[in-house]
Amino acid sequence: MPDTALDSDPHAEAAKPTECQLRHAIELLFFAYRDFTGEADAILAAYGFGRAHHRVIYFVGINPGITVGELLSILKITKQSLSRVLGQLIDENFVLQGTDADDRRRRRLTLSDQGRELEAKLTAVQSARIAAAFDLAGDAAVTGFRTVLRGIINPDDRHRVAAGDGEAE
Amino acid sequence: MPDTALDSDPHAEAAKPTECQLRHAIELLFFAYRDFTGEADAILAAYGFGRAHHRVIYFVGINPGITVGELLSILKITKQSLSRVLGQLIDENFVLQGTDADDRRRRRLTLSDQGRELEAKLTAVQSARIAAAFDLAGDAAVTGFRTVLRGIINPDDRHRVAAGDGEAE
DNA sequence: CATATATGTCAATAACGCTGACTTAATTTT
DNA sequence: AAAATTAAGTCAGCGTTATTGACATATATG
Repeated sequence: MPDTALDSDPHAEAAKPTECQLRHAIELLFFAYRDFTGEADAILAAYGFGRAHHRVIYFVGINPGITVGELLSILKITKQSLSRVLGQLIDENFVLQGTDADDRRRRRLTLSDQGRELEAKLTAVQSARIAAAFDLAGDAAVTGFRTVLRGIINPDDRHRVAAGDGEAE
Repeated sequence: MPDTALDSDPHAEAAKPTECQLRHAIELLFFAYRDFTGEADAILAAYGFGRAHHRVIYFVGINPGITVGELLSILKITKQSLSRVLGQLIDENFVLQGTDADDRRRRRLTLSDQGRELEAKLTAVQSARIAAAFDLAGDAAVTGFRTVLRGIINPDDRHRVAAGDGEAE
């Protein structure tokens, strides 16, 4: 039973993509990521923040109590790079620092009310864009979108995003 | 006939995504884009170039004879930002400058042999990553991936990437 | 000739990442 | 208890990518 372009079996092996199709995917990623981050960048600019602040706010938001070290391993940047950004967010009261009860070397990071508010605003614009694209594309397309993006991520980091349909965690 | 999660009709309307599913998509985009650009960034660093040089090389490569103004409208950066990067690429003989025959104000940009070689190397690593993800995901998923990413792009810029299956142009 | 367009340039500024060297505090190992 | 390791923070300097604003040059168009 040979595969065809109309075969919708999600476990089918893909036909070998042409160079043109691969270039198309490269361009889709470039333009989609640029526009995906564009609106949030504009909101951040009003606060004097940039994309790096957003990433910290986002990952502290979904991982309340995360330590500095864990944040570094998610973001894959240096301690010194994070320091500037995180320091500003703490100084301006978007992120709160606590101390771990068991290991007092560890700082536990959480969002302040102000931080949660900004996080919600940023996630709202990005979610709205994605929700619109999902609605236009349909459920089957959404599943494919997730499967391919997950396959692009380094295997070592795939555990950072839920498998399957995004319901887990 | 109500939609279900198993409905594979590509024209079906999507069920309203949950906040959790939308956050999952945000994270997929973040990690996938980071890893998608990571290998190319490492190659570029060996040449003393950065991601901005890559974008110029890529879009001059697929649009031989593109003008400076057209490049600016694709990249959506300022003339001054492009100038430094493009100037370096011209100085180091990766990009060639010609003059338009009809309008001698316009510079027609093309890749030199050296530029084509670097472009091929960069596109090769990115294509390999995408091809592997495509192969793992199957044809149906690939179609969904393209549809959703296209929907994320600002409507005004969707014309810059081919519709459908990536065969067009 | 006047104006608009395409490109290029100078100067200053900022966000974000890097390396290297070091400190402090707390925990773990020996 | 001393030594080593770990978590976090800091200081200094550097490079890339992007910004704004002002201005220059060549060419085309009305």
